[in-house]
Amino acid sequence: MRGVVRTPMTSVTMADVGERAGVTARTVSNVLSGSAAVRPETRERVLRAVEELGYRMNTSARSLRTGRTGTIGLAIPDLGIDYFSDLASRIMIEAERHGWGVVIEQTGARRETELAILSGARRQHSDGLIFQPHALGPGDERHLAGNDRLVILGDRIFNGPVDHVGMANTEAAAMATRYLLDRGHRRIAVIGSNPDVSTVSAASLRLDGYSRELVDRGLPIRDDYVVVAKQWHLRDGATGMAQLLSLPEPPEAVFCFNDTLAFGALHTLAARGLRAPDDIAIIGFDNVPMAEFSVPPLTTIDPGTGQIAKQAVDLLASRVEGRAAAPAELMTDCSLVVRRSA
Amino acid sequence: MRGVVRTPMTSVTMADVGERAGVTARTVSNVLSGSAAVRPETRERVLRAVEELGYRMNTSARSLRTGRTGTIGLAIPDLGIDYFSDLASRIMIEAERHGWGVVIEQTGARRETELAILSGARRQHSDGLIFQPHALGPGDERHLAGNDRLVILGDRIFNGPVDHVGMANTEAAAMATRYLLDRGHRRIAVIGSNPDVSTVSAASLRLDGYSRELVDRGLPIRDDYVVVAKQWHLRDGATGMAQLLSLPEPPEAVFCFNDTLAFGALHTLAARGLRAPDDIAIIGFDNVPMAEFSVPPLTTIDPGTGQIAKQAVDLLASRVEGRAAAPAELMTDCSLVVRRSA
DNA sequence: ATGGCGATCGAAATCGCTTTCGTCAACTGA
DNA sequence: TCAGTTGACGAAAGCGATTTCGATCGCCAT
Repeated sequence: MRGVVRTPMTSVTMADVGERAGVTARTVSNVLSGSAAVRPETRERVLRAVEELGYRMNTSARSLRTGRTGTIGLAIPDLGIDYFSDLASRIMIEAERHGWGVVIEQTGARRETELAILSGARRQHSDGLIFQPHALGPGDERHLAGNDRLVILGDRIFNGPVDHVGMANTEAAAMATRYLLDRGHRRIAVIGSNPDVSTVSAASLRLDGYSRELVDRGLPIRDDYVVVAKQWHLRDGATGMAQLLSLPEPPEAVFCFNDTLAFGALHTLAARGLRAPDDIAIIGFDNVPMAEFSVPPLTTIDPGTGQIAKQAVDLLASRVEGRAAAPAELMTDCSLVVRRSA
Repeated sequence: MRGVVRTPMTSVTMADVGERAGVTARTVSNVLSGSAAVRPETRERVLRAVEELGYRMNTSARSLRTGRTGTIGLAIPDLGIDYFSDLASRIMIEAERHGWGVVIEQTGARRETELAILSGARRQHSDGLIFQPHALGPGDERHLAGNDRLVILGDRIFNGPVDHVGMANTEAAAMATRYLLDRGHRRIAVIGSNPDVSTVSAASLRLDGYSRELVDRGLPIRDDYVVVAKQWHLRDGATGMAQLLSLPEPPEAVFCFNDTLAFGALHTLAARGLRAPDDIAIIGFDNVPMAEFSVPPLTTIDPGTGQIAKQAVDLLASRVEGRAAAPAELMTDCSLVVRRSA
């Protein structure tokens, strides 16, 4: 009963399987998809033929016929940022529950690439797209043309009718700032500002929340406390922190716009022999898995990443299946996770 | 069972475009793929029609016809492990140079899932597969049947004729251990052993390198210094370190089988008020981006991740394009990266 | 016996694109 | 001027699966 290992040079088709089983491709299809009744005995013969011939269905043909590909696209800036790899991982797990595979595209946060994604020029062998833009902004609505079955993540850059799941950036940033203020800090800096992106981007919104809270307390917003970091990578956090430390009057606390920046900041602090929160308090944003294990463990904002992943995929699913009404605008709940760094 | 409403595929076809431009699909195809000469004037008309109709090519049809899908699969245990997200990111960049998209599958290091990957049961709309197995091992060769165009990463689990790019696990582990020994440490522990996996897995090979070096110096291999960690996640590193610290005679140095485990270990150390390398030295394996920025920065083994990504994709490309000879067996160079943790 | 009705399964028509084969006209060389 | 090339493009045959018609076979009630 040991099957001879044979690599089919020329692909074997459903008709081939059918021929060997003494039926037509129609029946093979029914057996494989379970879409219609087949006599148990026939089913058995077909499955045996499949086994013996090492048959594998040609998904291109199936997709052409059915109009469904079984995969969705996920376009994110950079897998190298903890938040995005975490998000991608969760989205892939959710997608699997819908029987979808996920093809990931890294945009590198480049406007060119993001436009290419929307234009479908890169790859559109998919049933839908989950897209976290970064360099696009209001005014780019026209590039949405032809993109139904699209869910936008993160920045609510478009006013157009698109499904969107986002987070309460401003509120959450205010929450983080308030926490710092409540702990008695007055000289509070931020790392992660980016003047290049739109006013509705996470960078701008989080800066808004920070500013609002400071103004509410009658505190000044010092230019030298708002450090620009366009990439939100580890190194940017490290250099940003170094920049703050070189100030004549360094801050008492730093709000990093994502955890990755915070880890970079923590690194620089430690390298200078300083400690968080004793010398300078650090708070992050994202609550990535590493946040629980950093040295010191990072106090941060949890944006509900799991919720985002689930909502995004479910939303896309209902859109694909046509049982979606008006474009949805979902917002996850953010919460503060207090650990040791602040 | 009629009355089932199918989603209207209001797709524009090449023929539609052709009609509007006054040519046939043949010419539209030529314009779009640039595979044959087309009069500039005609080309212009076609492109205009494409624009006006918002035409997007149906990639399923193209794939069915050409036999190429333009995507490759990447099966890895877990995107949540820094090494794999780093590797995936690099592979995606390499793949793009070949015009490939990448669909990622997380196996969760589960044998069931890994077998499903090889059987093609999950998804096989791809021109090839890059696969890092974890739970498979020698004896599973038969599951390779029908998988040409496959590149195995990491553990050399198969003896069968498959392309493989790996690293010098044993040598590198010996290198790490030797470094610790040369620094004067004698009581050296490891975190990351896994008795469940095959003897050619990274876990076993790295343990071999460690053991060999100890034996060479006439040192004993203590069972209580070999801590099992089947997942290689942050938490496993943390609990592993806690386990070592609770020993009557804790080690002076710990070799973690990957960086993620090392970060977990560093966390536990810090939480107990201990420091690396002063109290206990820590060395990792992988040299992930975070290693440079951890507290303290991690001394680790660089397995040449970029090289692995490039070699894997190039190898797959040559296999797909048929210009591949015998199965290749590639090995990247590992190197020690000395930072502060050891 | 006859007609009706499921349960099965065959024949053949797509799905949208690429590509071979051929046609027609314009262009070349002698 | 004419056969031979070459360039540009139409007609039509697939690629391999799904799926709409039917056709066939039992089996049961009329």
